[in-house]
Amino acid sequence: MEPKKFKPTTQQMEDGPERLNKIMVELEKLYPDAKCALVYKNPLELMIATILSAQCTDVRVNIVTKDLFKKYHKAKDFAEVEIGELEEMVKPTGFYRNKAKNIKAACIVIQEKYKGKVPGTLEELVELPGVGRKTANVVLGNAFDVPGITTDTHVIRLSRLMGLSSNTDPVRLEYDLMDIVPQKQWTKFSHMMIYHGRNICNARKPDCDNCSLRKHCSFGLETE
DNA sequence: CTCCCGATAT
DNA sequence: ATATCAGGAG
Repeated sequence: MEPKKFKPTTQQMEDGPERLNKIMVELEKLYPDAKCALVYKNPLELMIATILSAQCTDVRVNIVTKDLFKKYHKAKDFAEVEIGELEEMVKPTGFYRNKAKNIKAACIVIQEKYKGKVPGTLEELVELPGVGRKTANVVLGNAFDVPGITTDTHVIRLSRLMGLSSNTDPVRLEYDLMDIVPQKQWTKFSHMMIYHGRNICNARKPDCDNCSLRKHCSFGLETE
């Protein structure tokens, strides 16, 4: 029988809060100024930018919204927009028919039900067309200072690689992370994970050799 | 589960 | 050519 090669597992590392704490310390060192990368001036612009960010880089969203927010300002403007015109403007972000339709529909609701102001609770936000839990948490965390963990593609991927949770379902993962991350850090944690997911631990080729989280990461240890 | 979908890196 | 990008709805 072949001697088993040593492969560290999540159980063999520091587990639970202790390991997460070390990851948080490293993340804080790497990204002390981590914040929302989307450019916006108010909750409405952030909501729209976040809807546009689905399956699209924030860099491209910011290019599109630069012109978009120059042309339209209030919820009323988007509620009354010519849909074809909006489609053309958001086309580079992909899914442009859905996104244009959702932005217009959401702004109609905001205009009629909320007097033009974006609502500030999770329950109200997720009722808006095109606004799911992730988008709602981005708006709450950055425009309303309500702590929230955004389980986007980066947070899901890194959480799995780091062994922070076995759940890949966004909602279950969100609750798992809320259990182990201090509530005051929820929004910042999301931003730091996203920065790291872009800079080092990207999906195509995670750069473990240059990752200072490697010794606290189940994937990093297993691929040493 | 599938569909929506353009732009870029590999 | 294929995978991926701050997802959401049916």
